[in-house]
Amino acid sequence: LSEAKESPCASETSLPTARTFDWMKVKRNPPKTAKVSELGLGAPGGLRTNFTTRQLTELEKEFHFNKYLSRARRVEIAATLELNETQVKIWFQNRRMKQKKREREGGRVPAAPSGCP
Amino acid sequence: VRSPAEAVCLHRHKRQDFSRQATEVLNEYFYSHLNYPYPSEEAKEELARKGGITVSQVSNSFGNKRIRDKKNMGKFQEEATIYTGSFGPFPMTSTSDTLITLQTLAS
DNA sequence: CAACTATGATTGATCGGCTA
DNA sequence: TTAGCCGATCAATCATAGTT
Repeated sequence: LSEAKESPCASETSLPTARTFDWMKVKRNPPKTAKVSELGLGAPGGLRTNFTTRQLTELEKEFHFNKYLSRARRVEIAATLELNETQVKIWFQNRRMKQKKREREGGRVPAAPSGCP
Repeated sequence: VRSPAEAVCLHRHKRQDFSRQATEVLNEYFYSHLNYPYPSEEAKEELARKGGITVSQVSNSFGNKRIRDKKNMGKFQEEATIYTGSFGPFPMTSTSDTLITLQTLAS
């Protein structure tokens, strides 16, 4: 679905200097954040959305209530926070991964989560 | 959003450079697998142990390095082949751990 | 001391594989 | 066949430590 087709050499050129491997050619498709009919408006396709503090706070709150969202709940939250259902879905997806990661190797003694005045 | 006091609240992290040994281990693996710098989970765990860092840090390091190296399209990066100790084209079968015994060369 | 650079971490979003 | 999830990764950015 992407990948700059095999142009010249497959993996390595040959010289030990300035070789180009396949992993260096990897290119990601730009984010299609623009939902249906963003007809010339705010939603500039190809940009990493910056969530507001309000949105993050609400999403976080919901996450502590439910790790997984039902279709209905997702629609509800997306509407409330003015986000696509996909963005909400992906946020939860990433949030669950983040949680898992912390549970796994987060058992360290980071520091005293001192309050922030 | 440049406010150290407040920023620490949201994006807290007192970035600390890795130990010389951690950097040594990470660079050695990266440059000796330049043709495919994607360590397996097991390899990451070993790198983490040898470097005295977490697996996540190993992942972050490789992720950042791959992207940043790509950006500089092997400017002088590959020149760091000095970490591999070997030269010329190498196979590097990711399976056979070529993890050298970290020699703390206290220069 | 300011300006610039190197680097660790964070995160919205993508890719490919798997499963209900 | 398809949508959601997982796991890994990308890519852009933040904030800081180290240089110049």
